Amino acid sequence: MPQIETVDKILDAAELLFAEKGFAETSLRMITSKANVNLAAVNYHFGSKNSLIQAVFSRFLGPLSRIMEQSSKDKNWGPGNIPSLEEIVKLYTHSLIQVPSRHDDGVTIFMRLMGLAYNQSQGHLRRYLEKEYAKTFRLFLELVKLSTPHLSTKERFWRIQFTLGSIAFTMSSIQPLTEILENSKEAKAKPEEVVDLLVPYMVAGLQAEPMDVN
Amino acid sequence: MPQIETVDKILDAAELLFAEKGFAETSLRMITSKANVNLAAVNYHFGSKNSLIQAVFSRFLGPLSRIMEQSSKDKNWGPGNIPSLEEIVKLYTHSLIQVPSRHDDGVTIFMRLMGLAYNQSQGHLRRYLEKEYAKTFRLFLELVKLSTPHLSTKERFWRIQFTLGSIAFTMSSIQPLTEILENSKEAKAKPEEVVDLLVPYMVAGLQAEPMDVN
DNA sequence: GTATGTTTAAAACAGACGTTTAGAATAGAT
DNA sequence: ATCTATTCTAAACGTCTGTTTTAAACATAC
Repeated sequence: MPQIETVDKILDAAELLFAEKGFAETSLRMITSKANVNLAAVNYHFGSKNSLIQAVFSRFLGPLSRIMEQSSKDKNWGPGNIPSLEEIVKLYTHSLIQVPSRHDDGVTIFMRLMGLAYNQSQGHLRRYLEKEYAKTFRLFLELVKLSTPHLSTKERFWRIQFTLGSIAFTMSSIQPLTEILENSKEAKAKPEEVVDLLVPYMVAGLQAEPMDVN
Repeated sequence: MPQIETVDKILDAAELLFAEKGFAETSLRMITSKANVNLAAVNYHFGSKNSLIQAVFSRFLGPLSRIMEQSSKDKNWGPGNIPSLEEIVKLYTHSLIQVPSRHDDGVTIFMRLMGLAYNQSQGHLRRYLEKEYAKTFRLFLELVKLSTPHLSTKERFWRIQFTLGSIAFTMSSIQPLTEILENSKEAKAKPEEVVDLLVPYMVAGLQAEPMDVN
């Protein structure tokens, strides 16, 4: 058995446990026992728990950012060929689905992880993600900018955050939230269905007219 | 010095630290040393760390739910007096601001805590909040239903989830996001400002026309 | 077959955690 | 002033944490 299997077994187990419990709440012993490898293997292969966390993200984000950049290059969008918001959103959601995953519900797990990455105070992770994938994120910002010229920079930036929040939050809490509400039977939906429901919501929110508040 | 001061000192310190670091990442020793009380005081007054977490929420949610229910009662909304979505949203945001807080930035801290409550896997906390404040949440659902009759139950259900996601996610990551934004000062915004930016986004998303997707 | 470098294994490490205990200090009531 | 109940303190508890160490097992090359 080559060593690569151990590495991937650890990553698989860590991915699931992190998504389920969070980073601080998941111990290396949980991971290694779920992965059926020795405890010391994590520190041997990854160096530290923090590095393992980063590796979990890289395994998904690497392919994802490549797919996103490639497929947006294919579209040849630009100032002379302005895409609609809907086209942009669909490009990215389709990219997400294209990333090969080792789990049945890979996209959901990954979205949950991204949500956690934002608000579990893992400073090292945030620094790492920003350094590695700033380029991909900027590209998305540029595209949205093209198709929402009526928004100020500030307004546009925060609406994108709101949108990311909708996605991350929804994907990460489909199960607990369906339990809370009474009409859960009528409202039940598969993840793909939820994504479809998300599109009009996101598009409308992103291109709404700014409002005077008081 | 009466004992009640110790209880509040603990709650004050815990509130700040939980909001800053998360629940699992904040130890009782951090809390008691910040509050200048003995370590054992937490277990003496609250029983356990989990109970302390719940107490932090109750101190804010108790008054908030009373204010919300009262002020929506004052409006006399109902089938014969249907509010607009904007009115509903503003009622709730204004209720938030009315809650007295012991910190300068009480609302921000509380929103951050609510965001954490959703996506840190604190099962006990979710169960507690659901049990205590389900009534207030149901009231909000009913109001939204009144003002969005064109949506199917499913569509409305999920859009409310998206909206909650926007809020929870955004509020719980304002600080990390502003850190990322250090270089782009154009997009920087104070928490109150972010809330104002949220309103049109939420309203537009909630009342968007359903879309045929493919 | 022996040597070399890599991977696994079991055990131990020091430190931090939440919680408990026993006793001292304090308060209010009689 | 004494009793009683409440609150505080210091120390210790056992458990779990991430990490390191030691040696054994393994593969590959000469």
